[in-house]
Amino acid sequence: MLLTVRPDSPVPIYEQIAAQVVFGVAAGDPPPGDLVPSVRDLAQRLLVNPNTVARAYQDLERLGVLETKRGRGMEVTAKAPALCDARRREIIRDRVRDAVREAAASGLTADDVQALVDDEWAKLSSRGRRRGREERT
Amino acid sequence: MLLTVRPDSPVPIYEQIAAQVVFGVAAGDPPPGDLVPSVRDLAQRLLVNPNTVARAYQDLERLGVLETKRGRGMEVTAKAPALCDARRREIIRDRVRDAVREAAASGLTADDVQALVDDEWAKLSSRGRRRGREERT
DNA sequence: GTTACTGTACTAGCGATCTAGTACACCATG
DNA sequence: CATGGTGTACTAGATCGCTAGTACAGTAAC
Repeated sequence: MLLTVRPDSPVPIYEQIAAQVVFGVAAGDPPPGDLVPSVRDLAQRLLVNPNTVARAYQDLERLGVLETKRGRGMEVTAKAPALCDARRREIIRDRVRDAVREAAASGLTADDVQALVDDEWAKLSSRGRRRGREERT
Repeated sequence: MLLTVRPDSPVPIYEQIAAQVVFGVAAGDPPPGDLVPSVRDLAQRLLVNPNTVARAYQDLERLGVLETKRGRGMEVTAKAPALCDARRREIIRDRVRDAVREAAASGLTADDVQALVDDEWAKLSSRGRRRGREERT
């Protein structure tokens, strides 16, 4: 489980951590039943405060992705993969909704939006082929 | 030119103002050559500080949408409608890009995204018919 | 029981951002 | 020129969110 954070990013560190854990769990990297890295361990690796990691984990616990095993650590729940997958879909749906709303308010048609999506999709995949899945924020 | 702001919204007041002016200008409401409401006038109507309105106007001036006519007010430029339209398209494109990125990272196909867009579009237009163009943030 | 690990609660400080207050510079109008 | 309108610069206050420090509570292993 490889994690990285950008302290200078506008998106808070704890969100970056949580998002990456969700991403990983959805992909099955820390499988259900496994423990995620301890807050102190991960904090040391990422050079952040343990509480920052703890906050990310708490959010994930609230989502039902992690479960506290006091004295042992935090465990990936059985339903976590499904939850993480659903969570990602929800995020995507929100983004799509934002775009559609804005487009509709500007008088664009459904076809216009479709064209935009196709366009961005093409750009993304061509770029992806060149340099891999790189994300900038 | 009807403007409203939500002081309790997470999006800053000056951005709300600027966005609404852009929206209006794109629709031709304050046509090129016309003056937008003075900062004090608008501030009084919206119950905010004149400087807050001024900041919105400054952003718009930076975009080339408004032009300062000292002693008279701020005027909508000739190229403003085109700019505002382009600006809105840019915003839409950004939203679409966000959605596409997220979707691609989750392993969705182009068809999946298309289905999502159609779905949200249908929801939006049906709701639009029921209660008009209502936006929540 | 002791030790070493786990997560957690509370507090504090730092930093950024938005908003407001005040005073100033400029122009049109009479 | 005087007045009342315009935008603007500067400063200050207030708020909010993130991060870190510290101390505490619980569990596992020896």
